[in-house]
Amino acid sequence: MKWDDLNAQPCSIARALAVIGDRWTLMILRDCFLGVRRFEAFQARLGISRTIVTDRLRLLVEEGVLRREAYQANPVRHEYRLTDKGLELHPVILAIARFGDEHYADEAGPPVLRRHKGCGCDFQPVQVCSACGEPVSARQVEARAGVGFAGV
Amino acid sequence: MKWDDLNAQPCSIARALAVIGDRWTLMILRDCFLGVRRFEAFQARLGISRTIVTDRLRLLVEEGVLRREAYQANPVRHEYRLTDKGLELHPVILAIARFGDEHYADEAGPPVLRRHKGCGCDFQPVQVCSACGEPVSARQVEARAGVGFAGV
DNA sequence: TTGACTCAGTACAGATTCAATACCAACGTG
DNA sequence: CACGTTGGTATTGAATCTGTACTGAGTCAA
Repeated sequence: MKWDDLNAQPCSIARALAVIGDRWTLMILRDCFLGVRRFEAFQARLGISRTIVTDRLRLLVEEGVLRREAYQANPVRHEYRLTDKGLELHPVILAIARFGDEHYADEAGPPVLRRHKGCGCDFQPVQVCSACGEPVSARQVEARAGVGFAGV
Repeated sequence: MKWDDLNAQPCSIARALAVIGDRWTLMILRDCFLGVRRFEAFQARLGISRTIVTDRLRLLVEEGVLRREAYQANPVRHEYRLTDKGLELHPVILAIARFGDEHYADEAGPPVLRRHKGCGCDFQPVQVCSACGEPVSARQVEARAGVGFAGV
């Protein structure tokens, strides 16, 4: 399979990864959630070539994850902001951050803390079942073909 | 920045992505959570070159996400199974699947359903705050430097 | 005991993608 | 009018990915 065929797979994970599964795309999204919006900022923070930044931002805009908006005229300059669709990627970023915190943090503790404004506490995300509200672990989940299934 | 420098970043997301951020690694992990264990099965399901399968499986074993175990002798054959560390990636896969379900599912519905054995219902994952138990949305989260912070 | 088959890889060459560097363009400032 | 800022393109050598073929150890069937 080529990378470009992923989005044709009858698998939500494959289709999502066709958009965000790229090496640098998730790093760019991480920065988006930290408030970074400008081309130069992405490029400087990640230290990657401008070509890649251009390309990934364009892809994310095409996919509706980011939107490109002018923030000044003369000369016209654009910034990249998360759309509502983009905001829905927050759980993905948070889940990755948690895994990283637990397995790759320095002894001193994780480098970034996240505070829940609702309760004012630093927190880690917990995944619960949408039906019963109980935390879900891998072994308690049984995957099976759904209506949209067509192979794989 | 080169890809190999990611794990030196003071960012849990960067470090986690150094392991799982690869194009195919997350697809392999998806299959692991669906019960796939053998080299040939990964290769056939993904349709990618054997070189890549070999390489990614080796990396995941090195990182302690999978373990390579003999399941028969004469000839000795190995299978790849998720370790406890690997199981902790389940929230990541689930979060990606949810995003895919919401934005890229066919009209008929998502291709894969997941049932929570605890309550017997098909579910979607919901992320809640570990402190207060309320659902967390992107806008309610404030990130700031923690103890392990050192730049970026 | 020969030949076909399975599983788990390696080897290698060609295609693709990435990265670094330089450059372009529009405008404001001094 | 030179220079700085922002947001890109163009180009080219390096790294990575892909497809194909091959190895090797063992089983099975005739």
